[in-house]
Amino acid sequence: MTDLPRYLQLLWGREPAGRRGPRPGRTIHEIGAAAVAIADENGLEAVSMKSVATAVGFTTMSLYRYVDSKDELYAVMLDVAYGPPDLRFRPESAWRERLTAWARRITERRLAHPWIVEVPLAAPPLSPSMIAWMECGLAALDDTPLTSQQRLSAMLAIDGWGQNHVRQTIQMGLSGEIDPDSPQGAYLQLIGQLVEADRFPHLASAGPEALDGDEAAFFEEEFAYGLGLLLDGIAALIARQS
Amino acid sequence: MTDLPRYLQLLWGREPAGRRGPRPGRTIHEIGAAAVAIADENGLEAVSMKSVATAVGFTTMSLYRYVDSKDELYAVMLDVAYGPPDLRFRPESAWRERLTAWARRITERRLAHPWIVEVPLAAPPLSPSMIAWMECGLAALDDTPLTSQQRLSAMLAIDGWGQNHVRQTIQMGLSGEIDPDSPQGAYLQLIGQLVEADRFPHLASAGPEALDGDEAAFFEEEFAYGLGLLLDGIAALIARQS
DNA sequence: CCGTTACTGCGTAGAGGACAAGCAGTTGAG
DNA sequence: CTCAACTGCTTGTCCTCTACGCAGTAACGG
Repeated sequence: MTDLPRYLQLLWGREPAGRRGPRPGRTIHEIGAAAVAIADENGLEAVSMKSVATAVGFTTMSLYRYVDSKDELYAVMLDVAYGPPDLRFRPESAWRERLTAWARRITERRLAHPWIVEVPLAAPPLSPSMIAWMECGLAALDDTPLTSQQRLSAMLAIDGWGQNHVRQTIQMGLSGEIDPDSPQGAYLQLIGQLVEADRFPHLASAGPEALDGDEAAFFEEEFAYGLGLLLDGIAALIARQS
Repeated sequence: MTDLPRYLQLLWGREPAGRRGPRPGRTIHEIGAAAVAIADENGLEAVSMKSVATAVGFTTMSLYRYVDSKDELYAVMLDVAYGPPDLRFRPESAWRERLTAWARRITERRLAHPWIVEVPLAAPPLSPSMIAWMECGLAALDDTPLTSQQRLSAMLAIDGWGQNHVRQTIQMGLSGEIDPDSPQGAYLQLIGQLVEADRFPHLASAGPEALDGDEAAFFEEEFAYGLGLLLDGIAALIARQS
């Protein structure tokens, strides 16, 4: 019986009944929200113990009453930033429609807080919201003949791919936000400079083509395409299995 | 015409012909190799400017002659750790076989240096090895009727999923390496503690089942399963397109 | 052949980060 | 009431990345 780290007890509301000392001045959710606000405004690297503490009206060290390390603070931030899934599946809906809705919803959350995809994590988060999202994703596959483990893997595959898609798009400067310092397409320009057509024929032909369309639409197109790949794969598996 | 950052010039061997001062005492590859060795032995967090510098016989600040920031050092580390792809496709091989081989090979590299998947990167790396791996992955799709952009997306989807699979497996302590500090399955034990069957029925049934089999085989099974999903998706797309 | 010049690696030093440890005040339990 | 637990605060340590100025070296231009 491993006992839970403090921040998880707090997040799940599992506090022992008899409390002795003074009431805590803040909740972890307030702390998490403050950290999220800082990250939203000034980026993840602006989140330090000090900055978060002063934001909630604490000194640096007081934060450690709620969170044992910065990694745990990150976990709390993720829980607050994702929030609980607001998603109800109509009972007559099929798995493909459900899973699509789920993937889009969780991707919206990531795009709303782009730093999410660059949070360094030592372990998959066990916070309430994250667990709820997982549960929700599994529920989307309810009407399939897949085993529990197959459903889990399928969901994790979609989730992992989606997270990576958001990250890559942001990294290449193609996410909605325009950064005046690095002009859009600068990255692809660099590629063009390095990738001589004779040594890397495939990349050379794919590079410019990728930039052809509208950049705002780029994310959406690629998202739909990649998700389609995954879903078709799941469909093939289901067809083989039933 | 954006000009390249120094570390990229060095990695690609693009130095101006006429060099004035004394020859550099080390190459970036030596520096990268030293950093990789440190990360392999003591983890990524042990890689600091100081530790790498002393490893190659420099003082801390001398490293900045080769690399302008730590992020660039990370990029060099990735280039060295992945290395160039040692992969030749037989001309008669089909795309599915090729892509499978490619995915396995690049995953091997990641498992050989598990810290790879937790390197924080601001942009997709443009180093020679990385570019070569991309090119190689695209070449695997040579005999398909897909457009260049579709091939690129398909490859990135597989790559992104694979990277995430490695990361998640390591995070849950299920990668080959046994860490005596955190007993295997501790993570899943925690899940079991939090996920009450009534609130999260799907997760509750998937959790224990996932741990049933041999842990060493877990990675391989899941890898094959997820890769199969992606490949089936690509196959479906090809079938629809031809 | 000799200055000039670009380039090398080194030493100092500073700002900011995550925490460890000990302290005074507050609240509930016995 | 008394005690013990719990609060948030203060102080201080160690480590990180990196800006800046330095002395020596090797090639280039004359």
